[in-house]
Amino acid sequence: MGRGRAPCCDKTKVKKGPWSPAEDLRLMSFIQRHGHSNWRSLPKQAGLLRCGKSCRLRWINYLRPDVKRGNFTPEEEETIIKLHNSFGNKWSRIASHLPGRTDNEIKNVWNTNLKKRLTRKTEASDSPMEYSDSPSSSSSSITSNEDRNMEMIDQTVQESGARKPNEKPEFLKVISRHPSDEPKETASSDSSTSSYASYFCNVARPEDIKGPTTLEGKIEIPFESDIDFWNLLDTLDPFQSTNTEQNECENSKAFNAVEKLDGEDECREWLRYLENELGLTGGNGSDNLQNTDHTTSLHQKMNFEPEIEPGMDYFPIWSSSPQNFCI
DNA sequence: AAGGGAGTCAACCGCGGAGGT
DNA sequence: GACCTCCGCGGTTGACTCCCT
Repeated sequence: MGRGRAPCCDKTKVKKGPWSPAEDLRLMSFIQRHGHSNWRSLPKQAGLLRCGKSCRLRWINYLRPDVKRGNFTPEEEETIIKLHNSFGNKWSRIASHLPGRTDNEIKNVWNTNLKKRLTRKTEASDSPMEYSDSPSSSSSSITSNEDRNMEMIDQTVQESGARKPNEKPEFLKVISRHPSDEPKETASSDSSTSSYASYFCNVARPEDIKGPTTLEGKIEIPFESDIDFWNLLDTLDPFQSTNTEQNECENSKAFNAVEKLDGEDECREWLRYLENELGLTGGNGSDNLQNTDHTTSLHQKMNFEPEIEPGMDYFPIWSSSPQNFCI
């Protein structure tokens, strides 16, 4: 392979950085309808100005329906410690033992939390553990490490109970949390997208919900509205398989033209709808938008100073009602 | 109130492996 | 076997928030 690696995509024509809500919706909608047999061609087919790898990453780490959000439980942390002791930095392998958890998430938890915790433990101990970052050389060492693992786990449980979680806006805690999870310890810088994405993927999807869902009794999300939303998504198919490149180009032009005219107002409408769906407004969205912490945070978290860059984002466009939703 | 350091995490980058031609 | 494409993985980065001074 002496020619060097060809770039996976034209770096000058793809958008980088955080995903916008519209991009997420577009990706979710496309994958729901067409699957993801070819990541490389997916962005083009879906009308996304993203690298295929970026789409894949976003899907796997965030948008996938079965991805589990929220704090790692002590049991999960225990598992990670054990598996890391066995496999080393084989995050995907570790992730395969933790349903719903992604390798990226596990890697982050390890690097930012567990690793330091174990280091502290090691330093504080009179008889330092022989723990190392490298994988054990034989399977027998897994067994021999069991006791030490359990010791670490005890420490882990104790510390996790003692830690005071950083407060996250209440609504973000609710909608970003898997129902069985503990509250998220910290708010992510990009938790805007994580929140609503999890809302769609973990809460709102009809196949995931057997009836009205109550999360800690705080928000009751009507099943029907979610079905409506997903049915609505189902009706959206601006990317028919017969689409030609030219058609896609025309679609993009049309989207851009519309969003230039209406981007900000329509974004507000869309956000209001989202908040109504989440039960965060009492019918008059605008009042609550300014008076509650969580909705203020929602605006902040969603980067709600719409930055409409020509040819970049395709914000969802609401007309007078959600039924006129289009991307 | 302002500033800086620490912590967190989503996203990017580059590499290697698998599979096809 | 050489070359190519695509996917997946692991390391790293950068943006953001929180907390302390």
